[in-house]
Amino acid sequence: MEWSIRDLAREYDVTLRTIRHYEALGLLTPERRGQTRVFHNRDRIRLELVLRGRRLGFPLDEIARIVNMYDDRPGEEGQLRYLLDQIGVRRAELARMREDISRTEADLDAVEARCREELDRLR
Amino acid sequence: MEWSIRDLAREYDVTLRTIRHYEALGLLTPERRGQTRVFHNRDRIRLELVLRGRRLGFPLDEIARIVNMYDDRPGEEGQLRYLLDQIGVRRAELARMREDISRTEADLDAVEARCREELDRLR
DNA sequence: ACCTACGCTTACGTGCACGTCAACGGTAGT
DNA sequence: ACTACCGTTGACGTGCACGTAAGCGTAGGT
Repeated sequence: MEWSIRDLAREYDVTLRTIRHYEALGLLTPERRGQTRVFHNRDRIRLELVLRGRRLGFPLDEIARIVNMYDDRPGEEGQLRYLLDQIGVRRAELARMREDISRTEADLDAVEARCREELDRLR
Repeated sequence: MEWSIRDLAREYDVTLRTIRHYEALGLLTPERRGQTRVFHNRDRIRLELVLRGRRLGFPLDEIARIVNMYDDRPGEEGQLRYLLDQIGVRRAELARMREDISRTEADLDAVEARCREELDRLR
């Protein structure tokens, strides 16, 4: 259950540079066998999270914080409260995106309708 | 029914620079009274579309194409077909985002649950 | 022995979306 | 006349997310 940097790059359709960049930002923490990076399942899961965050337009440093939520065992009450707060913030952002998506889809519906109309008229 | 650049900036919480930038990219086409920009309802609608696209993480040049779909009277059949095709592409992207959002929400649920558990244990 | 494919680091370059001056002009109030 | 606030056009700067070499080492196939 080990993967080279190239394996991951191929599977998730990203460049080697991107993966190295993510490691530099602490998003991935591959094992080092000599100089060579060796990736485990943990890294694949993390990479998937990162790519999802990226598709949703989150900056990488925010993604880093989110991703680290999964790992961190905060322990302290203040941190836990902060974490719950952050979760709320993310939820709000996601909810807003959902609305934006719905509105945009509605707009696309309208454009498509006019488009088909016009296309019919051409016959 | 006219607005200054500052009016728009205030209402939509963007900078003047941003609005000028959007004009430079053809996203907004304010009237020019002398040198001064005068915005009409059309520009407000466009700005809302742009900001929505921005929140969804679309690059501005893509947004430009989408926004111009609403205005263009393509007429020609080839263009109409292309337009319908593009609409399909956007829809696919939006659908994917929806899935990403759902998955992310589910993840947040899990983190939140663990978080509350931990918080309870502290008492 | 040599090529091919893989891996590494260091470091400068790039595209996008603006930010941030600088330098200027018009208008309205005191 | 002076100040304050609105507007304008360059044009260089910035932060992010990588792209793109340069230069190097290693391991396997012919």
